[in-house]
Order: sequence, then structure tokens, then C-alpha cells
Amino acid sequence: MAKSSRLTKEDWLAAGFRALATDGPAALRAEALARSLGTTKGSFYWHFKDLPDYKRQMLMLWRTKVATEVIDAVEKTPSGAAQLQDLLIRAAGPAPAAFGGRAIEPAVRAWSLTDPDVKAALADVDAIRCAFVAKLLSDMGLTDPHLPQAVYAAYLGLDDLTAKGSGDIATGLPALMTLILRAAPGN
Amino acid sequence: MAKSSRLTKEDWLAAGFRALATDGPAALRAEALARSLGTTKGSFYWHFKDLPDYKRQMLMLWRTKVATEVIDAVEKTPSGAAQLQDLLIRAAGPAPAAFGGRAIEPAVRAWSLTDPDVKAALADVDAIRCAFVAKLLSDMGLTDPHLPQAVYAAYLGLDDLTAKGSGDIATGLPALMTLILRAAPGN
DNA sequence: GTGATTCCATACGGTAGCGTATGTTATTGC
DNA sequence: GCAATAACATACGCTACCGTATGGAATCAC
Repeated sequence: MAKSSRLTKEDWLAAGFRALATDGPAALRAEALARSLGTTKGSFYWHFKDLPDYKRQMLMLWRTKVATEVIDAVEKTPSGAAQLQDLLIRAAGPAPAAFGGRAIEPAVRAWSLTDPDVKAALADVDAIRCAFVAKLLSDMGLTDPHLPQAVYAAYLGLDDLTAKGSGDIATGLPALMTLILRAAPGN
Repeated sequence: MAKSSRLTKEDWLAAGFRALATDGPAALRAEALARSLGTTKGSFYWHFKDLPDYKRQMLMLWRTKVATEVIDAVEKTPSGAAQLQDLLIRAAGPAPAAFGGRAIEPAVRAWSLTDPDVKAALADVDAIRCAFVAKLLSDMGLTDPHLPQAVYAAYLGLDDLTAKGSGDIATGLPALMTLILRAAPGN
């Protein structure tokens, strides 16, 4: 789990995302995290002022990652339908090592229900992604002002169902795309 | 908050759903709930064996309510598109008093991430609802086997966005229905 | 190497919750 | 009105965690 005996701030944050994904926000405790890293809370309180500080840094890391995701989706794919699907697939893909290699979106959404700061950050992220989906749909000739929200919601729900083992985003997304394409002008 | 000085088991369960909706699963503690009801945990431990017992009863209550919801939707509306929209709107509507008058679906879904029993119950519920959506879509001539999951996911996402203040299920659902109707044969 | 700095271990007082035990009040049967 | 019982209050020992304080070990500068 640890490649060296000394831990970095990033190690602690990754452990936090692992704990968040598997045991929820209540697992973000200094001593429990220390145990999961085979160390003591002495290390924790050296790297972080206190738990609120630690959670703030987790949130900043997540916030930055999400922004990068959207920007990548904008720049690295051509346009229209392919770009939309790419954004959604990317967001549903395997999590980077900084998040402990786990899908953390559902956990962060659950966390937002009990933490105002997380809730605010998530509202930002939802707005950004939704605006991007709106642009892509507009490029496809779909201009219903409420549609982007519905499409983005479908992605969120698929991600949630996938996380809970009751769904599969890999099959759900194409079905959604088919629905959208059938409604688009010229198809 | 309490109409009589003595509390019933149902009062305690309703308080639990209120706490769950506002402060998450970590708020399901005997002493905190007692404070919210203006009493002490002596009452709690008279009505319930312990916290796991209490949570089981909350889960049973929720599980029963959801089953009732779906059955009502099946029986009380004609068929096809209207029936589908009715199911979704009903599920997103105001919560009954047994749940403290709050929308608890997002909170229960968050809860399921940290409690295996909740997760199992939720998987059941998702399967039941999804099967029902599949039947309705089939009635409308839409037979893509993965579509029901996508439609149900869209509903889940809209509910989630609504709960977080970043969306509005009242405008999102019609947009989704329009999309579905456009894809259905004969429209 | 050795001195300074970085990083971690341990011990401590304090808070909060759990579940039990036992006492106290309210309500009911009659 | 008065047992009997249902419903609640209070006190207790226990555990887990927080944040601090301080000492010790590992690493780096040179």
C-alpha cells in the first residue's frame, strides 16, 4: 500500500477518497485513516491542521480533477454526439490513483448531503457539466432548454446504478445516445 | 412537533427519516434523535432493542412505502406515456408524514453506500421500478433492452439534482418524456 | 558525521455516544 | 381510587474519537 515508509499529503488524501468510497463520509476520521495507512494520527496532524482542513483539501483535489475532465473532453474530441458520449464515458471511467483508484462521484454526491462546502462545490460542477452538455446538444440541433438537464441527469443516474451494482453504464449510455440521436433533426 | 407527551414508535421512525434527510445516516443516533424529539434515550431503548433494530424498522417502513407507490401507479392510471409520467412524478412528489414530510429518496440512496442491508433493499426497489418502466416503454413500442435502465436513471438523476437545488424535476421530466415520445414509433 | 529539520509515535484530557440498570411518572383496567 | 403496566428519566461504565503536547526516529544539508 505504501511504497516508502514516509507518507505524503497526497497519500493521506488518496486514503481519504478510498475511505469515502467504501465507508462514506463518516469514515473520514484521523485515527481510522491512520490505521488504514499503517501509521498513527501523529502523521495526520503534522500534514493537516485538523479534520476540516483535511476535508477542504480533499474537496479542492476533487474539484480540480473534475474541471480537468471537462476541459479534456472539450479539447480532445471532434464535436457533437461523439464529444457528448466521450464526456460521459470519461466521467464514468476508472478513477485516477489520486482517488485511490475508485469511482468517487457517487460517494461525493452522498457526502454533499451532509456538508455545505461539498454541496456548493458539487452545485458548481453540475452547472459546468450541464452547460457543456447544453452546448453539445445545441450543436446537434436539440434546443429544448430543459433537455440538457434531463440528459445530464440520466448520466448521473446511470453512474449511481452502476455504483450500486444495479446497472451498467456501458450499456445504458448507448441506449441513451440512441434515444437522443433519434430525436435529433435529420435522423 | 409532538401532539402528545407520549411518543409512538412511528414518531421515532419519522424523526429518523427527518434526521436522515437533513444530516445523513450518521445522524441516526439514539441520543441525538431523543433531543430532536424533546425526550431522552430512555424512550428510544424502550421502543427499540438497539440501533440496528431501529434502522431495520426504518428500512422496512421505507421498503413498504415504495412498493405501495409502484402498485398505485400501476392501478390508478390508464397506460403508456401517462402511466410512466405518473409513476415518476409520484415518486418525486411530497413525502408522506411517516417520513417527516421530506423527500428521502436521495438520502436513502446515500445511506445505501454504507449499509449492506439498505443496499440490498435498494437493489430490489431499483429492479422493481426498472421492470415496470420496461413494461411501459414496451407498451409504447420501445423495445431496446437497455432503454428502461437509461430512462429510470434519468429519473434518479433528476431527483438527485432537484434535492441538491441544481435542477427541477418538474421541468426535467417533461423534457425527458418529449425525447421518449419522439423516439416512439408513430410520432 | 553531525546538526537541523522533517516526519512520526505515544500519552493525555476532554467530549460524545452506546447499551444497561434502575428509579420515576403517566396511563390503563377494573 | 388503586394496583399493574407502559412510557420515560437518570446514572453508570465503556468505547472511540478529537486535538495537543512532547519526545523520538528518519532524512537531508554540508
